[in-house]
Amino acid sequence: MKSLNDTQSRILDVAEELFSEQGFDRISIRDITTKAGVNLAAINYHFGSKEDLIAAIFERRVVPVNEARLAALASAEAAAGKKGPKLEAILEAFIRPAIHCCVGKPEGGTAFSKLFGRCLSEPDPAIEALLQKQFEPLMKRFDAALMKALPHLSRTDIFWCMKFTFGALHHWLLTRDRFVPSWRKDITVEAQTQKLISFAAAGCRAA
Amino acid sequence: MKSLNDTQSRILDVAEELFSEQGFDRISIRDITTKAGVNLAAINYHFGSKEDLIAAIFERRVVPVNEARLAALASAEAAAGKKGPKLEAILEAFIRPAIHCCVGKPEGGTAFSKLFGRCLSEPDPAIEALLQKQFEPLMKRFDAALMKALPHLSRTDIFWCMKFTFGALHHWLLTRDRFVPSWRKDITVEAQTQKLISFAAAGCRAA
DNA sequence: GTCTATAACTAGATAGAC
DNA sequence: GTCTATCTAGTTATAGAC
Repeated sequence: MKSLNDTQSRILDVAEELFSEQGFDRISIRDITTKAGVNLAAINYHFGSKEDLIAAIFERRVVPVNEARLAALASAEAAAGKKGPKLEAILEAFIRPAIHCCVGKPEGGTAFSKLFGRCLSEPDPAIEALLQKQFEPLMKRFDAALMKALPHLSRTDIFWCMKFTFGALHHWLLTRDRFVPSWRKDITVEAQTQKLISFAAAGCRAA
Repeated sequence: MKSLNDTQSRILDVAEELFSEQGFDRISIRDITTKAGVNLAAINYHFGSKEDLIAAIFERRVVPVNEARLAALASAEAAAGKKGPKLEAILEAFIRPAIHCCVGKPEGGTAFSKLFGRCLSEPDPAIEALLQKQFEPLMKRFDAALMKALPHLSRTDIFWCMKFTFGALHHWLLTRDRFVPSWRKDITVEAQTQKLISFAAAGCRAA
């Protein structure tokens, strides 16, 4: 995705919303082009196919989130000096940008958490490749930071801790608005973020 | 699902496998009936529709897992006496049956972890209702046990801890065979199970 | 670049014979 | 209960006019 014209970003916005609400298979390119007010042929013209459109939606959100994660980690490292940032700061650099993307929403993004969850369980090889490309270098970078903060842990331990943390984060994003009894909504997103960070930090330390 | 005849369970087995590998939308009822060696009309005859088939697959796995969870919790409570089981035992009762279903596999079940992940991110109302029905009473039961083991925590805290734990468990099951560099495969399922239990226990205690 | 029209196809579902 | 044949509706994708 280079620069997007108006038609392209309108398609992406509408498709993200509809896919999030109803799933990939229940939404046709007709649904998307109709709601976006563009021509039926526009998706194939601009993106190639429905699957390529899904990949484009995914990439549009994930790339900036992962850039923000790396930037947050870098600035935490700059602030902490030679001995490296502490565990909570590293986890926060990982967790907060994703939450900000999915919840903070100045313009959309809420829908994306469901869509991301679906991409994780989607066996489409193109999505799989995209995930690999976007997350492998990121994970390497965070693993390295964590090894410094938790020198008593092995690489394997750190790997699994990150997997568990990632899972907790994304399941929360995925089900934030579902399976939550009303009496438990009495807690802000920020408080939930803090809870997740301390949950993950304690879990990592226990390994 | 009452009792299943041979055709019905053959359909369920094949459908579970194919849906797990390729997703709901890429697999047609033709694919399933062909591979199962049954007639094209059999799915509609026995299950009603493709969506009902998905629900039946889901139910066939989830019901026994959740029964096993309740049984494990009950026996942990019986063993622990009046003061109730400790945190790790409760979490183990929750975690181990799911892992056993998805990994232990005497006859299938491996495929199910991907399928379950997809059901969680699937916005189909029938699946949503099924999840609600299967998990709401289960969660109530585990919440009660956890409140006894962690009396300093509020109901809200316990709720979020369980959400994080659930997420870590299911993300692990979902990506167990993906995004794992070969050098990190040097750890048994049992060891990973233990790691997850201690990760979650430490996280809960930190809340 | 954008649209209309349609090609080429596949899907889930079912009626009715066996 | 099981099968064949077929219906209807929906899909993605594209050729060609504007």
